[in-house]
Amino acid sequence: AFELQKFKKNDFVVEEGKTSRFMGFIETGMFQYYVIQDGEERTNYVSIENTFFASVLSFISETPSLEYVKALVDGSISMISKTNLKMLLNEIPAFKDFYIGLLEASLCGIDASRYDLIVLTAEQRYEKMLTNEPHLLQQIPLQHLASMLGVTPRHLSRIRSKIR
Amino acid sequence: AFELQKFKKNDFVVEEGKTSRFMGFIETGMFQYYVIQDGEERTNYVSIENTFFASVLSFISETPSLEYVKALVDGSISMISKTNLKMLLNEIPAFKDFYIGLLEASLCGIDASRYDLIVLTAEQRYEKMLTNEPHLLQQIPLQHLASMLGVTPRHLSRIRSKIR
DNA sequence: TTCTCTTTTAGACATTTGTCTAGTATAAAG
DNA sequence: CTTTATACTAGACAAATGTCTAAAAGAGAA
Repeated sequence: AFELQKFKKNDFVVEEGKTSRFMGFIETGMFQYYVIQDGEERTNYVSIENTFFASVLSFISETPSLEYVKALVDGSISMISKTNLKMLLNEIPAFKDFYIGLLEASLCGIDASRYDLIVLTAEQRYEKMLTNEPHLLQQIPLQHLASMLGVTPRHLSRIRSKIR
Repeated sequence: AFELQKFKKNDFVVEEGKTSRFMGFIETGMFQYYVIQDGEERTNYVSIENTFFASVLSFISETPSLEYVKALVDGSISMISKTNLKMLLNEIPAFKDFYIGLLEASLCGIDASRYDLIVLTAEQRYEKMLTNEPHLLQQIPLQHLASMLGVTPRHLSRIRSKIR
């Protein structure tokens, strides 16, 4: 039910206004989730290989996506359509448990992330990323990391020069 | 499998350090999710009647809670233990679908909320709450609303006086 | 009513963060 | 090698937000 889909740099996986009917597992590459606001990109997240892919709201509620997802470099995602997902869920009982586990893990991750945005300062969030997800720092351009941390590139640069 | 549990004002539903083995549905009342940082409460969320209750990370991963959940007024929650939840999931196929729906809805909600924290200014978040969740404004003390919005009470006061 | 406790507002000032701009470095392209 | 584009850093200033403090306004309790 899964199918490997390849993307070249700057290809769109999801476009604003179009319903995203696929989820998947990122085999290679780096994908940027963002919205356009006042003509500017605001990055929500950048996900990398060996993580799950989905434009959550659009995929789950089958409504037009509010966000874009774009390949930052060439990459590939093992994709499953919503139709096939439903089919697997109905036909294979164990797959339901797998899907539940996936949803639970996503929920925990995003809940923790939301806490950090409210509870921690930008500097603390950067330090946490530094210790917990150092691989992101090596792979993801700083301008996007800044947005993920909820600050401008200018400010992230300040934080980095202060810490170093 | 559900059991109505009553709480008096300032009772703890979940305490930091203790694993929370229940989830539920809030029948009445108002419950504050927060962490203590540098001796101060940082509110993540306040949930009210007719919504689901769970200290997500602790309940799902069965680890000690990082947060407190406290009743802000007298209230009651229809609670189900993790043990009973597992039992229902195993014995009633349709319950699995219900649980999947619950997880999906939670994921969408928290994803949108995280976007707002990154993409919108504090003022925009307040205005959004004003139009989308006006009932929260009437029920939840401003000091907690401020924390949910990711700002200090002082600043929320400024935003309110500016908008009015 | 009066008293006390809690919530909300707000002034003054400090800190954080954003905007605008430019410079430097690095890498890719011709 | 030169040229161009992109990423990163940083100065100067402005705007947003936090801290500290106090006063006003409400809500209960005696």
